[in-house]
Amino acid sequence: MGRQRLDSPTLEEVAALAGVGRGTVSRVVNNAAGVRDSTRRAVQRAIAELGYVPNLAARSLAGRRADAVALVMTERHWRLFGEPFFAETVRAVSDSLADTGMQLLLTLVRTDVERRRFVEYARGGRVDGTLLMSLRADDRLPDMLGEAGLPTVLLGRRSDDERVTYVDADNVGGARDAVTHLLGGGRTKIATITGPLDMYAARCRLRGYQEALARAGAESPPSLAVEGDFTEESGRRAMTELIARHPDLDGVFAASDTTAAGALTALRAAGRRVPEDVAVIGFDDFPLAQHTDPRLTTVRQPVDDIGRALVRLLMAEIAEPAVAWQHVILRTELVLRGSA
Amino acid sequence: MGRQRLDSPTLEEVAALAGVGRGTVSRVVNNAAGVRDSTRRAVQRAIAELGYVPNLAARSLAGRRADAVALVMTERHWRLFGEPFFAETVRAVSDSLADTGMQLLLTLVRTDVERRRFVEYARGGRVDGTLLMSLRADDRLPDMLGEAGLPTVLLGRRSDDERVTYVDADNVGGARDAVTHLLGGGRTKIATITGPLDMYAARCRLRGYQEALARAGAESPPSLAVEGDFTEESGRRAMTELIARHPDLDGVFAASDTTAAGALTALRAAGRRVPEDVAVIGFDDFPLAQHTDPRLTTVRQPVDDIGRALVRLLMAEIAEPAVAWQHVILRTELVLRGSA
DNA sequence: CTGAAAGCGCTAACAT
DNA sequence: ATGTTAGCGCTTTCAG
Repeated sequence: MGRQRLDSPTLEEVAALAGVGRGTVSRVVNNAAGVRDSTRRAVQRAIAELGYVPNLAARSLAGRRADAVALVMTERHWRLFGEPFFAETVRAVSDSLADTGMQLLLTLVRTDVERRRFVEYARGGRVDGTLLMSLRADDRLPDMLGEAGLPTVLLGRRSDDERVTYVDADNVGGARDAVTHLLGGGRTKIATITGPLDMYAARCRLRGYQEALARAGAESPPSLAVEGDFTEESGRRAMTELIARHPDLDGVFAASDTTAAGALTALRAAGRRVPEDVAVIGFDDFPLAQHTDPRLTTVRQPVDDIGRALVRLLMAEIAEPAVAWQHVILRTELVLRGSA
Repeated sequence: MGRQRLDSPTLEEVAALAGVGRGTVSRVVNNAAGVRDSTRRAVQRAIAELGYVPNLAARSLAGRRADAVALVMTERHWRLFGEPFFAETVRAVSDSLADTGMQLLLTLVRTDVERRRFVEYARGGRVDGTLLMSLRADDRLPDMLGEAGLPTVLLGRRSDDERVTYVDADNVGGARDAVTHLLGGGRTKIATITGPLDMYAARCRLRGYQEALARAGAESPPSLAVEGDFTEESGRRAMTELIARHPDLDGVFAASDTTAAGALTALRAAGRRVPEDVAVIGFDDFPLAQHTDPRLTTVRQPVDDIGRALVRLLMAEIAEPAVAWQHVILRTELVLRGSA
């Protein structure tokens, strides 16, 4: 059977070799205070000599914690694996978590079987808490975990009325700022390429777009909006469609920067059938090569802050029973780069 | 404290409610044979009533196994996160593993601290085995794990002489086939865009390219090869460079399909400064939108087979001490699609 | 077929 | 400051 080397030394053997009691070794291993320096050194020497490594299962069993948290990716997200936002978020969480000494476990949950299996894994005490990314509105995973009394924090709420602790970017505000900026630049015919509208974040960005236009007294006819799915290809396709419908448009707000990159490609391909200076604004800001296009401005989400907030909230829930839920909404920032 | 709900029912409580002994409940939970049907049903009823979920730490401690395996991504790979090959491989492994009832844990290992921490995690018995993806030649992780007696399987060897069990695609052969195909089509001036040459797979593909040319008695001057890094952007850049150097080239072998897609973009941008029908062949085959270009042919790696082989070998090593190491090389397939 | 009992290796509370 | 002890919840003999 796999697992700890069968002849792996135990705490007891270390204690024997160092000539101390088990408790003392435990204290040294856990960096607890109250051990004379000379004793500590003797124990450390014994640990090194034996190549001792604590058995985590025993530690969990006795200490009632796993020292690990899971970051769950659902099927939906899996398709977006390549999105810079996704990769960056994982990195940010990983960085924040590094300080806490907890292991980060990425977990795929694509089917209902896997969903159930994960809940058993979590309820079984293998993780102290769970981070869930961009769930679909109808995903019950947070509730299953919540009922089991497991600390859970969402990245991105599922709906307006989310009754679980979450961290989210100000999607409505960010989109509004972007479109308001375009309007301020004198543009009048502004289209949008949305994300998949069964995702709350995508709907928020669409709402922000509509609000900005409404505030300016402008119209937002349905023909100016095309649904995409955050991918580059959908951006290309949607842009082509938009150009056909409205050759005179002079601004585009895309729900992601990947989509925006696709839109720019289509725009370039269209050549002079469209105005030279169509401005494009995309959500998220990462070093995509395509960003070199001077027409692209982006709405930056503070990924590091998001990662920090997620970890902070999760640790708080792990530390205390959590009688209430908390929400953290992070401000976005418009990164002007081009002529937009 | 996070972890199992404090009032979580135990095996003992289930036994009490069902009016049986602990052992019997354990047998039922683990689907072991030798329990009368009526007894089994009674236990199951008690389990349902109490909402019992086994404590995994206790199970690990007593049963000496974790029922989980880790798939480790290193920093290098992390940068390639968006690569379809990567995502597809994870999916394939996840699928194969589903049958075994083991949990798949993706783990990030970017720094040496994380490297050491992971080894402690693994040695601590939290996973039964480890799968490592596309390591750099100088990564010691497999050796650290090996010394600890932990079952380890690599996806992609680090060098010609890999002394750890691994699964790999026939990179040399695949590249050779691709280039031979181009030569067979009458092309004579064939360039290559390589992957990062500190990765063994990238070097193999370059070697295959060179071998094919050599066998045909053709030259492969250094100016026909440009180093890329598997990304689309590098493909674009490299292709631009190649066009400048050799406006008359009529074929390109790219080390990844993402790179190939970038090359095609550059080719399109170059317009008629290059021959109309430059053929491009990329490694890997996934439904990238860019593949619609008729000039692109690809070398397909059998991702599902790779996933299956990885899981099979790992399970074998977990089951037995493993006195030897095994290598599995999977054949690639040329997927003709265009004019190549 | 089933119950009882002996640990798995560690933490934490309690002595000393 | 350090040794001792009592479990944590489960699997796995070993009896019966």
